[in-house]
Amino acid sequence: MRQRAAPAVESVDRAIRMLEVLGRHGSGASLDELATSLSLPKSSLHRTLAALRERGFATQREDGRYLLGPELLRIAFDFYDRLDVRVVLRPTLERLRGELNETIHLGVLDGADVVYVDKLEPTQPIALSSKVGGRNPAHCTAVGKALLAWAYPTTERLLTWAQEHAPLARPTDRTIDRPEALAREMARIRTDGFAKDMEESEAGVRCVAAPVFFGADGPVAAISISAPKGRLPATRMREVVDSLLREIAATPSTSQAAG
Amino acid sequence: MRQRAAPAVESVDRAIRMLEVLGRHGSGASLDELATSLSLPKSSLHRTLAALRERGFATQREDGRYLLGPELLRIAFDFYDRLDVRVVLRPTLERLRGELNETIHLGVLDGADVVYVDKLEPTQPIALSSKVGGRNPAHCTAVGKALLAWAYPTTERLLTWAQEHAPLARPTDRTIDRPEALAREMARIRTDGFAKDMEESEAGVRCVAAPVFFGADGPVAAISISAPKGRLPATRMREVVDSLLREIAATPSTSQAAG
DNA sequence: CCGATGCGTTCCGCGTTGCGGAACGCCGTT
DNA sequence: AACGGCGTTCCGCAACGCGGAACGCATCGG
Repeated sequence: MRQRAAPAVESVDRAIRMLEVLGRHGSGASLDELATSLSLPKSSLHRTLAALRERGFATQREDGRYLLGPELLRIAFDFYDRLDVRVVLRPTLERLRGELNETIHLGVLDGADVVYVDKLEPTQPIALSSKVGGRNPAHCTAVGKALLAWAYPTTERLLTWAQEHAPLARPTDRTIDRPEALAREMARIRTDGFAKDMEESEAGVRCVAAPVFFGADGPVAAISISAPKGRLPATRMREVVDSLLREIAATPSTSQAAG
Repeated sequence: MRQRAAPAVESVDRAIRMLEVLGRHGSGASLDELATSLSLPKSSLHRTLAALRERGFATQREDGRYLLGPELLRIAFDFYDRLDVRVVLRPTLERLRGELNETIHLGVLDGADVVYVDKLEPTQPIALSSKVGGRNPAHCTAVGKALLAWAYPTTERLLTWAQEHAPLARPTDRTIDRPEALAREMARIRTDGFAKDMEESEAGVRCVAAPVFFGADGPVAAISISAPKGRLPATRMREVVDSLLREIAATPSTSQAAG
């Protein structure tokens, strides 16, 4: 972490740094531990911790150790539930369409399916039948695979998912429907950071997709770019993936969660 | 919410109130909305929001609206993962044993089972075979039922759980193993706020249990009190439940999550 | 075309409020 | 009885946060 300019409000900045340290201690941190790890005098810590305690952002065990408070968790879980990905990611989708002029989808996972929650069409004519609110089997679309890869981040968990939703549909002869092959594909996707769909869902259509995180472990949504095969040869595909990953990284608040 | 004394650190207190409001707006809040709902001048809000943004506790969409930031979510989810319920609840368990002098268990849910993560024995001699690390089917123990009732808070979801783990074991002839009866029992438990085990797991043994929350939707653990039937007649059972609920309520950070 | 409106943002002087060194009180230990 | 380690309290200094007012930039409507 690089040197930081003077914070806008020093006391708030300190409070946040305290919360970060408290979050790393599942069984509480002592005042002294906080003092050394933050290089702050105990009296200052004590005062700020009192403010955090008043609002339930910190609690204190009877032996004195401080813990992160339930109110912070409540706010975070609550917000995560009502987070409107569509509203938050709209600008990113629009930038992508401006850059690439292709069809952009935003999807979330629902059981064995992807549900499309937003869609932007390119200016050039294109026939893609998908609709906002529409569904597709997750394992044969780029959006779905991008979501599955991180929602079920181990081979074992993915195989369980596949088993629960067997048999997997096979809309084209390029669809990856064998669980073991799918698991290998997922591992590759996690390594690369994005998913491809090489006519696995619809003949003649290729897509690339990448997940969007929001501080939590699992992805909240994935963004894809779809185009007829002819407009997405290997070279352009690489450029499109670069744009996609760059735009997601540039979107505030989509940082990948720590392992 | 009653009138609050002067906060220990005003700027920190304000920052937290801002986070609380931001958490309620899944698609962002404008500066003006924050200003009116917090009765603060825009310039003050702006300054504090800048501090929050610097640490990722808030973000701003390109149209100006402010959102809760990913860093707050990250810290909360992270802490939730590593929260050591055993350490946090030890003092509560000890107070309960001091008050009641009976066997106290702390358990968490793992699939169809409860796993005991802590246990305190009374001074009076008693033969209870349970061990820390040991397991029991969830549906026939008080700890398990207290956890199930809130982990699967609707009849529908409970029936799904029951179906996945069918057939349910029936260690005594008082065990509730019919899914529909179990679902009714869960509804009753949610209404009462605690669970009973009337020799449903072991003949001659009664228990009462209540869940412990920590800001999240689901319970993180449940605490139970077990005793031979003869020491837990209806009248004492009521007193014991009162002690249990009172001690849990008195434990910092175990507030029930908002629906 | 230009004034009105509604945003977020910046400025700046006042004085309140947060700051931290030092001292305190309460344990267990030696 | 003296010690060390802990959270807590005190208090004087001045830094820092405060908020009213002004700004810049859109969009809208006459």
